[in-house]
Amino acid sequence: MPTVSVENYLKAILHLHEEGKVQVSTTELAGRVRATPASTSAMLRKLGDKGWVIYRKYRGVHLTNEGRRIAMNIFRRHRLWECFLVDHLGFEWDEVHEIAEELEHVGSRDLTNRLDAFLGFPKLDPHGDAIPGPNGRFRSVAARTLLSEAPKGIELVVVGVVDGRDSFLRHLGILGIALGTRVTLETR
Amino acid sequence: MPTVSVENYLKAILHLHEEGKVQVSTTELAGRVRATPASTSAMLRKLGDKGWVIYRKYRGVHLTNEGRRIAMNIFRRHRLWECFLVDHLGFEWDEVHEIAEELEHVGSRDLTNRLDAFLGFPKLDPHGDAIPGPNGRFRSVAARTLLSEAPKGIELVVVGVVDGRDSFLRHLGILGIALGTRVTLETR
DNA sequence: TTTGATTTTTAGTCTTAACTAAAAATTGAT
DNA sequence: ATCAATTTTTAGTTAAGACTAAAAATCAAA
Repeated sequence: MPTVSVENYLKAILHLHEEGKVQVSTTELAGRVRATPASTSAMLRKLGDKGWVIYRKYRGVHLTNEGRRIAMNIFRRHRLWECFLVDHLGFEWDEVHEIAEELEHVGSRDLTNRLDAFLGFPKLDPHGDAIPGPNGRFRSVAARTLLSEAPKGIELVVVGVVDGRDSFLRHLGILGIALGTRVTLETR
Repeated sequence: MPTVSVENYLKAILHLHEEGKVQVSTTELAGRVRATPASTSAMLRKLGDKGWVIYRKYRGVHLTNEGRRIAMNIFRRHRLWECFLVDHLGFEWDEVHEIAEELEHVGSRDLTNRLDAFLGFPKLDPHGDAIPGPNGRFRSVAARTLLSEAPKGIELVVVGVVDGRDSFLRHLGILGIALGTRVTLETR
């Protein structure tokens, strides 16, 4: 069972992956976990030994499947608790992050799954971020949604455009986006 | 802000006080926190330095007002979470202790008070133990209740008996219990 | 009241996870 | 391709909190 500190490193690496970084540098990760690069370097060796990241000196890290599974579960717990805090305890969406940072480390499977059910299996947290399911993967979003209202972090398939002007379609073309293209929303 | 470990020691000392021990011995406390007497001895010096216990070598410890306040707040959080787990997540009363042991260390005042409100300001947890209020003291129980149904940990005033037989009244007399006597239920 | 058993404390070690300072590797600009 | 700047790792400390083994204090029984 990972310690709180280890969970925070894995979570931060996943966050950076979600932001598009395939490899995560020691210094950038250090910034995220508010530790020095030296401390981070030491931690990365341990995470590698545990099989949670692939780490090669001076080359950065990325999560293994197992590491990703653990980190996705922390995302899950964090986001479920944020739903609870806002929907049932009356917090504002911008007040809940720090409290959820603590609650997310309570690891009981049973607790998480029951909380999920209590909340009605929400797909999105109060910030609009996707909530992973119990399998540690993002749930699919079946319904058609505007990109402006779509959740972050889920792979989406482009099925149409609202703005049909040539200039916009050309713009999409340059970005490599056409009908059927798979995209993932990173930031709004 | 006390660490999780410190909170667990303070909580255990309060538990022993509630069981009638005015002074708590190192070895008994060690048993409760599942540590060795040696580790406990070291911790007690630290708790004394912080002003949370009065500790004299070889003489045992007891909580200061400040230490009691902290420990009562842990009781409060633990018991409120147990209510939540049973009443809203559908756990059985005998499944919730370990999970509450983790949740109780999330210290946000705001979280605790909002949870309390969400639950409808319960007086008792699922085990029948009294839930301290936000001031860190047990709430009074105004209504008249049978001792067999009364909460543990609250000071009660004897206002009558159901069984009026002489033998039973004599038995109460030996225990030093008469009308008006203040008693606290420790175990059932 | 002395002695033997029990309790408690001290001394010394270990692990985790942080830190600083210094060394080493990588990168980028000429 | 070299050298300076940047990044990263290593080396050595620190603090919290656990442990064992041994010493010291207290307690209890004859």
